[in-house]
Amino acid sequence: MIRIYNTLSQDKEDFKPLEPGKVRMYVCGMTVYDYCHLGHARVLIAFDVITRYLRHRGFDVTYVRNITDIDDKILIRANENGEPFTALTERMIAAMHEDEEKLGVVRPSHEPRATEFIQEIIDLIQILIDKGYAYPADNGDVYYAVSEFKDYGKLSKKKLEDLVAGARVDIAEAKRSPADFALWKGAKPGEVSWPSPWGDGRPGWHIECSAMSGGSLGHTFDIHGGGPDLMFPHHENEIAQSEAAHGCTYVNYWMHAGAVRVNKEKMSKSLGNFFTIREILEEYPAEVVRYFLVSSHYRSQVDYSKDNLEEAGRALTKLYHALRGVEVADDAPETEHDRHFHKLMDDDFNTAGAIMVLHAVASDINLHRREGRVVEAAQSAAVLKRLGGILGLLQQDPEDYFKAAPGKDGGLTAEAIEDLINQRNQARKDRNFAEADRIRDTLAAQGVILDDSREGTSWRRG
RNA sequence: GGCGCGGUGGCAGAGUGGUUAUGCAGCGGACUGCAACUCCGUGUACGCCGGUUCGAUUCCGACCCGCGCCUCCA
Repeated sequence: MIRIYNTLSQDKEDFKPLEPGKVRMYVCGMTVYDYCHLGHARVLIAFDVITRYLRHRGFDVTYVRNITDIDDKILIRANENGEPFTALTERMIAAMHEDEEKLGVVRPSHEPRATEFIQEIIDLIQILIDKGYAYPADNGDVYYAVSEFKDYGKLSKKKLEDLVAGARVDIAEAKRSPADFALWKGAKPGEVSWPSPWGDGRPGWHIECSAMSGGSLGHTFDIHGGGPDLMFPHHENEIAQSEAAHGCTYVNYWMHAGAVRVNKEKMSKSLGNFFTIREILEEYPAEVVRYFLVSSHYRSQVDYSKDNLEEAGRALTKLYHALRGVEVADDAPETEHDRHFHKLMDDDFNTAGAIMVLHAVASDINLHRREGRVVEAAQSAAVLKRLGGILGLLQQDPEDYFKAAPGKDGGLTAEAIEDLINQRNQARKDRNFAEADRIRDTLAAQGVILDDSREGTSWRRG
């Protein structure tokens, strides 16, 4: 039985999908006005691992992750760039797909875009107005009347009184209550807009997710995920919209990833410590970034720092070392390691524990090799690749991993390195160790580390 | 101020009512021409104070500290 921590109950619960063997999952995706940053990577990878594991456990997973391709930030940025907003969003969507691919994130089953769901959004708003949960204001906006929804605050554990008391006075006084939020935003002159019963305008942020999730997965579905800062108000508002409109439970399991910090500080643009995925990938291999993120639990806060990334790199290198030069069996029977791995992952996707198992399997491989047990080594290698694959790790050819470390390329080509290694091995054969060591030092200065073994000398960048 | 989360060994990071997390770093040994890799061994731990218990890092309460959300944000 898989157990999942549910933000709604603030507790781990047995996972029982609506339909046995099937999982319907929705995750809030990107607003595509800029490149994806590390926080996005965290959510992307967390739910990628969750999807992979559920599929590994035999579930048929429908994974929907939306794209917000119309909102204020997009319009502002497009305006600054002097380009149509669609040119901006298309470019950022393409960049996002590139980033995901590098990080080994499997594409979702569907990626609905807000602009493709305008009619559904309008229909949903109309239902909310008809049922008395929403009202058109005289400024062309339509607002959700939060006080009409009795369960408001059940996800984020906030009380409406506190929210209203603590709210800033909104300049848009068209709202009946400061806690009300926009479902539809009336267009200003010259702005991109769609026609609606309330005049030309565009959807508010929260309504698009209710429309896209309901439209893709049904009015009730199993898992809804997203970043930690989406819990309030975004997810709270989604619940208010969907449950008021459809009269049924919106989502059974709410999952939220932990925050990413940078050098123990909140990651923010004002602090200048905001990293995009592509910036990070210039310095670290994508798989190292992935290992770093997967090596702590998805709900815990992680701290991005040079030291932490380098440590992740060393740990991953250790695993690839076990795989290097070893034959991998086509298949291997289920082992104690598989069972341990499942036990940990069944318990709210404990990837940190699961990585411990990977290291245990790597130790087995190393031991088998040392003792000359070729068949056992190949079997263990198959287990390591199998379990690593569930986490999206260790699927590269080890040689590729070792020989291509971004940011650490000393400028030497593989050919040049191998040439020097041949010279060194000749010197060793001649017992000219001074010369051999000089060559090794030269390579080390270029970031190339040599590993001698019975089979010969291999190298890596590190 | 309101709501929520967390404090584990030098660092990162799991877990458990009484028995080794794991990784990195350190130390000793094996291997090696010497290293690296690998293997064997090894030390430092559960914020503070009470309570429950035969026994708590692990359950309960208070306290201290850190963090997140409450405004666009993954």
